[in-house]
Amino acid sequence: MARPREFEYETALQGAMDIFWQQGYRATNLPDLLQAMGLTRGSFYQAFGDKEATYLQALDFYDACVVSKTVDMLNQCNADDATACLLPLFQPNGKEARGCFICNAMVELGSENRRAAEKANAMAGRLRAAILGVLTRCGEGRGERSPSDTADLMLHLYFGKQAMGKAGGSSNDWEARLRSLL
Amino acid sequence: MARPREFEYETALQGAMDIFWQQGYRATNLPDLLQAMGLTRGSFYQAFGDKEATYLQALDFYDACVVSKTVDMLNQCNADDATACLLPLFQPNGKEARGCFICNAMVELGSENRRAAEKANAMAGRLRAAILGVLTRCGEGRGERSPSDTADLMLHLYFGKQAMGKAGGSSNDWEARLRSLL
DNA sequence: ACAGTTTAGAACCATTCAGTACAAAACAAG
DNA sequence: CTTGTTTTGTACTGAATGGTTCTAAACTGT
Repeated sequence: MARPREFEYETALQGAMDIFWQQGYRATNLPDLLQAMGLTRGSFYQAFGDKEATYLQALDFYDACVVSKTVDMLNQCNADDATACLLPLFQPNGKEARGCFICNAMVELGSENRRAAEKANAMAGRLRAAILGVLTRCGEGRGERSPSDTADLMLHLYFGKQAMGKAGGSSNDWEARLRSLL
Repeated sequence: MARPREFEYETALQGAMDIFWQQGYRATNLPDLLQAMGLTRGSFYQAFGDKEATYLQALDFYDACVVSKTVDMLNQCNADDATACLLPLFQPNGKEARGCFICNAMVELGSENRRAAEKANAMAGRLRAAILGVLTRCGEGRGERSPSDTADLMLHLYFGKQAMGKAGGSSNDWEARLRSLL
């Protein structure tokens, strides 16, 4: 019994995720954010609260979409070659400039916004668990190093690549390197 | 034949480095910056130009102080145990919240400020070269992996740890992990 | 048709932003 | 002491910031 909203919540949220992902939290001002979301101020503040709340929701949306997709990919991966399963995490995709939203959030807000840090850590934990799953399914426990340690190495390499990639300073040929440590 | 300045340039620059390192570029406003540098606006704009120029100079100062110190440490390290030489790079120092200025600059400005990205990449290159020096001096070329690839792995692990550490989500016991891949 | 809600969009708000202008102060050279 | 030059700190500026308010429109249930 009221006027229906003219925008789709998820579409707007995806726009928020895109712009925050690409520009970061502080570098995204309200006009940027509103344009990316396709909203005007009235609708935005009523539906999303404020900029910070929207950023936190964008992190959740990243979790639900991007992280979940990556986790699925890892879970469905062929269980005979860990290198081949994990290599996609290190493959250039042409979007290095925006990096990884988790990594961006950790670096920009990790030390000052506890909730953002918690969300980022939770997503990193999901990635780590999926990597660990690949390693155990591929029988990577045989060497001297525990699969858990190997998963930590992989996760840190991944975030290192995402961070360095934003400045264009990360190398590209990861297959040999990954294979050498699996 | 003029009034001498009352502040020391290097001291002020170190203050700028500290605050930019801790808070990042955008999150540091001019009052923050001026207080950290111990200057008022007049002196600041005359001596340092503007905020961006000061940030770039702060990166250079980080290179000249922090990076150089780390590189020296690696260069002077005992040439018989690569793990022991590189472990300090991964040791907690109680200042995880500020992370690594190089990593912070890469993630915050790498994709939008070419000069900041170049400086960050140059510093990362210096770290990589020093790591590579440790590896070759310690005879790490024997395995199947080239020292160059191992240096890249180490560098990416380092930046990954710095990024994750800002959100408090990086694990701590690196000795076994490093030893397992050297 | 009407009443009751919620939307959308623009006008508006105080605050903060980076940067400038300027006048007083502090020195050195003569 | 005077002159010339630079530093310093305050006052100021216009633009941009995130956020609020208000009006009119759009819709639903009765």
